[in-house]
Amino acid sequence: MPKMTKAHKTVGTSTYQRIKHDIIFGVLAPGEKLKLEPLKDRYSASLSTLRETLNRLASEGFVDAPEQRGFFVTPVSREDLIEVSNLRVLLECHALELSISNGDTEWEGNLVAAHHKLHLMEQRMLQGDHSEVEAWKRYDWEFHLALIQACNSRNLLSLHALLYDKYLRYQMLVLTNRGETAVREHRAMLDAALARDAAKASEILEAHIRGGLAHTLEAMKEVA
Amino acid sequence: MPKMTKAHKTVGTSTYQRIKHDIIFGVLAPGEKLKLEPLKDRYSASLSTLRETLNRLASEGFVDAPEQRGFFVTPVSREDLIEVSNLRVLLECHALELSISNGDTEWEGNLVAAHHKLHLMEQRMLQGDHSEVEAWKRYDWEFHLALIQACNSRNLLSLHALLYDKYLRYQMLVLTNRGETAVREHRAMLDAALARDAAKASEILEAHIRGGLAHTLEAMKEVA
DNA sequence: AATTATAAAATATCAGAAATTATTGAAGGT
DNA sequence: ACCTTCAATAATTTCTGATATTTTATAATT
Repeated sequence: MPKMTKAHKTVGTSTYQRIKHDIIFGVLAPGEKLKLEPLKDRYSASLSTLRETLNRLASEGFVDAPEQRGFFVTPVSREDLIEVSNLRVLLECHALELSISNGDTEWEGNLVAAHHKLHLMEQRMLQGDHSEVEAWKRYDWEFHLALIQACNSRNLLSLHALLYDKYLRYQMLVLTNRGETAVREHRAMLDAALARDAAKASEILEAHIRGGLAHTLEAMKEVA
Repeated sequence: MPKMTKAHKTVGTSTYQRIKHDIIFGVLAPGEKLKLEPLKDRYSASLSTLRETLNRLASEGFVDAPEQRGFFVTPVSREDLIEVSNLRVLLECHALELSISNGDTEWEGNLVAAHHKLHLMEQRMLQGDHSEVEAWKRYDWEFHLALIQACNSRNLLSLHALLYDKYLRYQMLVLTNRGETAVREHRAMLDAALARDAAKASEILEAHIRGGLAHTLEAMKEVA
């Protein structure tokens, strides 16, 4: 029974995804003014559709929409990155602990699979193949999601998704990674999760996120 | 130096606020279909403006927007209420602890003032004057906000605001309150905060939220 | 340099209409 | 009764174009 995938997306959700993607991956730079006319051509969508999209992104915090002055890509700052990281630690560690105590066999299976796919991609990255950063990050996301999938709270999962994306934008901004350290942490989290050691898994996760934060902050000195 | 208040709100933000208010206070019932034509008259806004508004509310979770099938007020459920409450505990307790350790004199002043105003309103409620539920809830919000105001994280404050509103919708749904218990808890939180006893304040806050949850869940048996 | 006046650009809002999709209800078959 | 099919209707999605208002850019004046 394969999962039904909606064949026909609407123009609205498709432009939403594209613009969000372009913000996260830096195609649209932090602080950049999003003038409506140019965007119309770029994303081949009408003014109304664009405004709907930008309003959605504004409410998620990817776009700034000061009253009567149009739309801007939300700027970045060290303080914001720190806040986002702290919140990600708070939510993701909490979700992880819940997930580890709730997870069933199905969950373990998905987790192992997600880690395997991530690990394959990590090997390629370590060997210097930087051609698929986006795919790599997608596998990273899927692994982190698989870890907390069994937390049993849709609300928690959706807040976490938001924070993951905001955190990701900063990583993409500095385009640097922690190589083998992160790989080891992923492996250690997998092991701790399968061993149902919530405290240990949570501890590693916190170090994992804070390590990425420190790394990104360091690299940001040269950028912003 | 009075705080500058934007004199002319745009039609967009005004309808946004009105619809959000109507969802939280049950004027628009959970699950209700939000047909665009009727809404146009009701809120005197154009179709485009309405769609922008509903998209914003959808991304915050107050509105459901299934692809190609229009808009609905997000339904309520016991599970959702439990999730929202748990998240509110997680975020608000965390913010409270940060706030207590960061708060300065200014913060203490605002806190005392907020509690005083809330308490006046609580007296009226206890005496059976139920004519100003909305004002009462605004003071409740302002007190809880004042408690965590010094947490030093805009991101945390904005996530908390979202959860407070979702929690509030459930309270308004069952229209019941815990009377003197809640009053005592507010007072105890104020005292613990001023005494800089973060652990105690956090403990009371958790009991405060979980108490409200239990109360609302009980009342929901009869409603939903 | 700072301020003010003027022009240009951009936004916010609306109405109307075409295209697409969902819903309804009737008709017919099992 | 129950389910399917099909057409009619309703609603949503999307686009265009027009207008009023506001912001931003430019020029002129003190």
